[in-house]
This record gives sequence, C-alpha cells and structure tokens, in this order.
Amino acid sequence: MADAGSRRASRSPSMAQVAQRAGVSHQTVSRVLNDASLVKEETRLRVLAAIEELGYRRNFAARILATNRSRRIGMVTAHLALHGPSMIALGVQEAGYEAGYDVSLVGLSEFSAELLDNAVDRLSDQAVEAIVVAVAHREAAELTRALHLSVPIVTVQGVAAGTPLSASIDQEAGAALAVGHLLDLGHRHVAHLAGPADWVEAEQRRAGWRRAHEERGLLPGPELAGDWSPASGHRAGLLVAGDPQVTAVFAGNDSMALGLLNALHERGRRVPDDVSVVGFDDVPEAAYFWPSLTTVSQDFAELGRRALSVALGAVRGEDETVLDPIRPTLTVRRSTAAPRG
Amino acid sequence: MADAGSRRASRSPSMAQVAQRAGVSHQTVSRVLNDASLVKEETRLRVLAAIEELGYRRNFAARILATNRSRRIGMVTAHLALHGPSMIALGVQEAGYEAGYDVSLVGLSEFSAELLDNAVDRLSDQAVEAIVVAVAHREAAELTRALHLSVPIVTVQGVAAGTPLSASIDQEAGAALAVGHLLDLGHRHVAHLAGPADWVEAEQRRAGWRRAHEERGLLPGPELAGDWSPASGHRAGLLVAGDPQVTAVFAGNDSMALGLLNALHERGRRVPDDVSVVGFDDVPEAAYFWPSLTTVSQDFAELGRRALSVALGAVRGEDETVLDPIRPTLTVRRSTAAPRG
DNA sequence: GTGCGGAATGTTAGCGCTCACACTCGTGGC
DNA sequence: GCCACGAGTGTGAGCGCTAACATTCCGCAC
Repeated sequence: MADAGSRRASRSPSMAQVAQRAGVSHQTVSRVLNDASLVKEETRLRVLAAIEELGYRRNFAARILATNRSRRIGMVTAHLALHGPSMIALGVQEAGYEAGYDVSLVGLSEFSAELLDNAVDRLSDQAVEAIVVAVAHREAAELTRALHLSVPIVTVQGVAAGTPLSASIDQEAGAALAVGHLLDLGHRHVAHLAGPADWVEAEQRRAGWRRAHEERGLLPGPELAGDWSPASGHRAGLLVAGDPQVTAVFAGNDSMALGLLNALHERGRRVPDDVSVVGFDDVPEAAYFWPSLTTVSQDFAELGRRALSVALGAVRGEDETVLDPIRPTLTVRRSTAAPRG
Repeated sequence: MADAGSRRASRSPSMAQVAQRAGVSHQTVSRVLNDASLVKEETRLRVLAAIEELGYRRNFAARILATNRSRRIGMVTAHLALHGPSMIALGVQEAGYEAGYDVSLVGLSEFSAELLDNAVDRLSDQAVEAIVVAVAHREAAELTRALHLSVPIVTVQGVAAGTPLSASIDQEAGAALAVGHLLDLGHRHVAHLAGPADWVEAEQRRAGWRRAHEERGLLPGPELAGDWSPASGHRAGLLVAGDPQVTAVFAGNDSMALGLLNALHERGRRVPDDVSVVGFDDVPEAAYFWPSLTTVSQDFAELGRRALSVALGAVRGEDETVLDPIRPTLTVRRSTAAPRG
C-alpha cells in the first residue's frame, strides 16, 4: 500500500543507495551489473547482497538516457487475432528477449494508413531501435517504405522474397505444392479462390496456382474472388457447387476453405468425392473441419524470429544477409482425393 | 544512413535546441508540450514551428526519469493465438492509448509458473505502472496474487466475479443461457464437454450447465472431460456418438465443439437431427462450421477495456468500483434443434 | 510617475544512470 | 629504492527532461 495521497510514487532505491550500503562507489555497482569482470569477487558479492537486501532494480529510464539506447524493438501488426500474425508476434518476442530486447507490440484493430502511421509514431516516441511491420496489405508495405524513419523497418509480410530488410515465406512454392498435389491426383484443372487483390500474399499464392498448371502443360481452372473471410468462401462455394466441371478448389486460406466446405455441404456436394478442397495456413482447427482439410503449413514463429534477427542486424549496422524464404510444407488430410471416374 | 561506425546512434534534437531555434528557454518549450495554457499564442506558434523544422520528438526516457512515471501498462497473456486473449489484448491497448498510456504486451508461448514470473519481472524492469494478467489457469491467478509487487495487478481471466482488481465476463450466465436454450427446445438433459479442471472458466461454465438443469428440475446429462482442443472434442464426440441417450451437448468452447461435430459426422450421427451441439466463444469461424454453430458470444474487447480502466483507477489510487461482469449473449444457428420424436 | 500584480518567461537543481578519466594500491624489473 | 604497470576502485560530468522558484514585462490604478 503506497501512501495513497502522494502525487508521485515514492522512488525506489537507487544505485547510490546500494553503493552506500555495500560501502563502495556507485560506479562499482554499475560495473557489477554490467561487466562484472573488473570487480573483485569479494566486492561483487557484497554489492549483490546489498542489491538483494534493498530489492534494487536498475532504473531503465536513466540507463536509456545515459546510453542513448532503448533496447526496445517495436512491432506493429493488424489482425492480431489471426493465426499468422499472432504466431509471428510470438516469434519476434521470443527472439527479442533472447537478445536482450524488449518488444513493444502494437495491434491495429483494422488496417488504415492513418492507424499505421499512428502506430509507427507511437513506437518512435518510445525510441525503439527498429520496427517490425507485419501488416500484409500491399498498401502497408508501400506506406512503410515511404516513411524513412531514422530507425530500420523490417517488413515481414506483403513483400516479395529478396526485398531488403524483410523476412518471408515462399507463398508461391506453397501454393504450387498444394495445386500440384491436386493435379497429380488426376484433376484436369484446379479452381482458385483468391484472397483480396491488394494483398501481396494473395498474389503470390495465385502465381503458384498458375505455375503448377503451367509446369504440367495444363490450363488453370476458374478463378474466384474472396477476401479471406469464411463468408466469402461460402459465396464462392455456392458458385462452385453449381458447376460440375469443377472437381478441385485451391482456397487462398483455411478460413475461406471452411466457408467453401459449408456451402458445398449445403448444396449436397460431397467432399472429396465430388469436389476436392485444399486450404492454406494450417490453422489448429483445420484437422477437424469436415472433412479434415488438406492444407499448407507455414512456420510463422520462425518467420517472426527471422524478422527480429534481420532487425537486429540492421541495428548493428551489419551488411544484410538475405535469407532464403521459408519453405512451407503440405499436410494431406481427407478433403482431397482423385476425381471420380 | 547513420554513420555506421559510431557506437551510439547520433542524438536527436533536444529540447534545448528547439528552444534556441525558437529564441526561448527550454522551459517554455516544455510548457508548450505539456500545458500550453501559460504560453502566449505567438510564442507557442514559434516553438511549434521550431519543433516541426527540427523534427523534434520529446525524449521519453528523460521525461520518465524526471517525472518518475512511465506511462506504461504491462500486460501478460498466454495463448495469444486464441481468439479471446488476442481480443482482450486489443481492448487493453486501445483503451490504454486513449488514456495516454503505452501497453507492453508479453505473450507466453505456454503457461508455466516460471515463464509467468519471468514476464512479470521483465515488465517490472520496464517500470510499468500496473500489470494486467490475462492468463486463465487457476494456478496463474494464485501465483499472481502471491507476487505482491509494488504495482497493482489486474486479473482478467480465471477469477470469480467481484474479485478485487479484476474484470470478468459472467461465464456461468452464458452457460446457463446456452443450456437453457437446449432444454427449452425439449431436450431431457444436456451433456457437457468441460474444459480442463484447472481453469476457472471451465468450472464456471460447468456451474452454469448444472444450474440450468436445476432451475428446471432436471438432472444434468453426462459430463465429459476436454482440454479446449478440437482433438479432445473429437474424442468426446466418439463417446457421444455411441450413446443414443445423448441428444444435446454443451461444449465448453467452440474448438471442442468443432472436434465434436467432426466425430459425430464420422459416426454418421446427424446434427442437429440426432444430436444438438452448442459451443462457447463465438469465434469468427463458428458461423461456418457444419452445421453452423449455436454458441455464446462474449465481448472480449470490452473486457480488455474494463481491465485497463480498473488498472488505471488503481494507479490513481482511487477506490475501486467493482463492475458488474459482462453478460454474454446467445447466438442461435443451425446446430441446435428440438429432439426428434 | 510610482507601484502593484498577474501574465509570461527564465534559471537552477536534480532524476539515476554511464562514460571517461583519475586515482590508489600492490607487484615486479632494474 | 625507484619507477612502471595493471588490477581495482573512485570522481565528476552530463544525458534531456520537469518542478520549483525567480525574474521580467506590461498595463493599470492611484
């Protein structure tokens, strides 16, 4: 119970107080905390004891002020509730802590240029040493690059592989994997339920879908427009159900695949007997869709870790080593089979 | 391009530089930034111009050091990837920003006493003014209370309504709502697929399930043990499918309901014709399960906002007004119907 | 014209830390 | 016996800000 009336919380013990108690100078305490090497073992223990007794914690604001380094990385993401972004955030945090950095996470409730600006602004106020932006809209990537802040910005979604200061997953390869699986089962062509046109990921997955056909000398099936939501998957599903030509669909993500399955059931089309469906992301629920969903798994946490390591490299002013994009893998379940007949 | 060789990033413009440029004292600049009231309009504009020209940003570390207030709230959560926690985090952040606070979010990759301790420690190092803990394990709530840090800790899951320094959703009422719906449709009793015993939420939902039966003078149906995962829902579903007595199941969350549906389909039991199913949470996908899931909706973002407001109240040393828990609502979809016959 | 009072602005002293340097020992070489 | 040296420690300044107090300015009453 701190004295409730006081305007300012009472100050906690300072380095000077620890020093006095241990009978040394404040600088020696500082040395114990930073590079113990130069302090005699006996003194070190005495200081440590004093720290313990006083419950001392180093004042981070004073430290930042004196060193001009915040040891803080900012991260902004939209759609924190989605599987991908939240896993990325986790990866960034973990890797950050390992490297002695704190991570300030700002979640956008929705995407808009203004909110993004705002978030970056706020992070700048906190003097972050680098910012990781995990917002997949194409516009976001462009906005981000236009900012030219004084700190490095690492983009982690919505960018082409090989872009400087970025980390990525090879979406195209993943899509090709999924579509290839369908074609190799004997489907003549595969329809694609695409994500929104302004997402780079959607474009990349679409490219993989086309490529898989081309590599086999086949013509791609019809393309449907979606927006990642199950509702859009459902709408597309109604269309698919009406066209007996379509025997296989590659959905741009698992949520749309879910809506698609729902519509197919509604119309009495059997999966995979009448129509095969494959998704993308491998959300934890995908294995329990009806039927369980064949989909593409990506290691988002690893993506986050890489993003952080790129950011730290930039902070240290190192030459950037461009990492190969992460390769997704295909998880085959019950929603895909060879076409009938 | 900062000079790559320098050990420390070059300092950004200081208040003193702004002052010089505007031809005033640094204190006047400070006044413009804080309580503009006492500064002549003309001077104010001159200072603002100087700030603009120099691209000045107030150094937050110096400010914190001088005021002894960090304007930062810490939040720790496990299962950031789940719908509930991520929405809560969003609510806390939004409300925090509105109140001029930054929020430091620490996501635990899994729950353990050690990791929780660690996270709280890290936040303490950042001198947060309060901590919001959104970790639902019963153990977490206990650990949290045992910490007695120097800052207020607000618990936001895993606590009974009315607990001091907490915000909550009335889980029991939500469960009673869901089960009541089933009973009022004419089901003799409802089976319950419960969450893990060490989650307070699981216990509360279970209590609501029992209460709904008692209020109607009915005996509750069988109780099954789950762990929130779709896999556990699937296991339970196989059991349910084998018992024709069970005509309705209340699942502790939507994920388990999904697994349950999956098992029911697998065994050829029709939903809702043979078995009605209701979930809890109303995740965005629930409307597209097959069949679409009747479930209980909770306003997690609001929960987060309340938690923050409780935290700020405590920081200001106000007497705590205990808020009524948030009332969930029932969303009826296709997975529930009257029993056959 | 003198003085008074509030509005506007300036001055000074820290906040708790790190950095650069200064100092004090004891030890060893000559 | 003196100096050089390095290990171990201390001293002082200063990071950029706010808080408290000091000062100046100006218009107005007398």
